[in-house]
Amino acid sequence: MNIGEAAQASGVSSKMIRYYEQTGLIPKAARRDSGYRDYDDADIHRLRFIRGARDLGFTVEQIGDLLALWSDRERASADVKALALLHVDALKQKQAEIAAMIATLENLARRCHGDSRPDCPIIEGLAESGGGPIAKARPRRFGKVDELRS
Amino acid sequence: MNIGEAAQASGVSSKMIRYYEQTGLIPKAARRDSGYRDYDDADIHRLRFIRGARDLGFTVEQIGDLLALWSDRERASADVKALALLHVDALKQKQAEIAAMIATLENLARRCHGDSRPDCPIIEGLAESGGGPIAKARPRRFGKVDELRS
DNA sequence: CTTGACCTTCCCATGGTTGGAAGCCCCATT
DNA sequence: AATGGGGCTTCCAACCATGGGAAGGTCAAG
Repeated sequence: MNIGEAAQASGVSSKMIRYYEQTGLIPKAARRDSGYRDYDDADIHRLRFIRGARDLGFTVEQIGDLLALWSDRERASADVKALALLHVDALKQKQAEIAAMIATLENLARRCHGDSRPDCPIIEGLAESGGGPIAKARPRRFGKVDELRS
Repeated sequence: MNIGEAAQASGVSSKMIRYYEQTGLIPKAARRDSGYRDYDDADIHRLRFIRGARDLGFTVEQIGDLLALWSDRERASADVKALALLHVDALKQKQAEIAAMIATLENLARRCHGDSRPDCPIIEGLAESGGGPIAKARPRRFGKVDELRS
C-alpha cells in the first residue's frame, strides 16, 4: 500500500503520516525498491487508532503513551483507563473554562444596548476584566480541541 | 512608563507587548532618547483590553477588529455586540465538541473493566471510531482556549 | 565608577498541520 | 520507445501565540 492509499484508508494525511514517522510516533515504514513507503493492514490499524485518539483531543505525546500500552500485551487495561480518565478531567476543565468565557461574554452582551450609540459595555468590560498581574508559565499542553473532523 | 511596568500594570508580558507592536495590533510605542519604549495610561488601558479579550478566547485578529471598533467613535455598539455573539457561537460549538469527546471517552471507559486483563475496549474503540476519509481544510481559527490565566 | 536590574534587537523553539518546490517513479496512452 | 500526468521522495517555510536566551546598551543606587 502506498502512502496515499494508507492516508485514504486511515483518515490521516500523507503529510502527517510522514511527520508521525519522523517524530518517532510510528516506526519507520517499510520501503520498496523505489524508495516508496509500503504499509500493511497493521499499519493502517495503528493509523486509524491515532486518528481516533487525535479526534478525542489526545496529544500526540499522549498517543505515544497509548501506543506503548497497546503494543505491550502485559500491560493492564487499568493503565489505559487511567490515562483516558485523566484526559476526561482535562477536557472537563477546558469545558469549564469555556463555560466561564461564555457566561462573561453573554453577560456583557446582555448589558449592551446594541444600537448605534458608541459607548459599549462589552468594550469597557473587557478592559476591566483582566488587569491582574501576569500569570506566567501556563503550560500549553492541550492544543487541538478544534478539528473534530468536519 | 517602561515596558516592564506596563507589563505589570496590564497583565501582558513585555514579550507580547513587543510582539503586538511588531505585528501592528498596537501602534508603535513612543521612544525615549535611550531607545526605551514609553507607555502612558491610554496604552495601558488598551493592553488591559487586549488581555481581557485574549482571556475570553478572542483571536489576536479578532481583537484587531475590536480595537478598530473601539477607536472608531462613530461605530455602533451593535457591531461590537455582533462580534461578541459570533464569538459566543464559536465557543459554544467548541463546547459541544468537547462534550462529545467526553461522552465518547466516558463511554469507552465505562466498558473497560479496568483490571489487569490486557484487552481494553478503549484501545479497540479508538481504532474504530475515526476511520473515515480525510477531513480537510478545517480552519485553524480558534487557538487559545487554554490559558485562562491561573 | 561599578553593579545589577532593566531595556534593546535578534533568532530559536514549541505543537500540529498544511503548503510548496525540486526531483524521481510508475503506469497508461500515444 | 517516448511522453505525460499523477504519485512519491525530501527539504524548507508558514501558521498562531508565547517563552527562552544571547549580545549589547541604559539607568539608578551604592
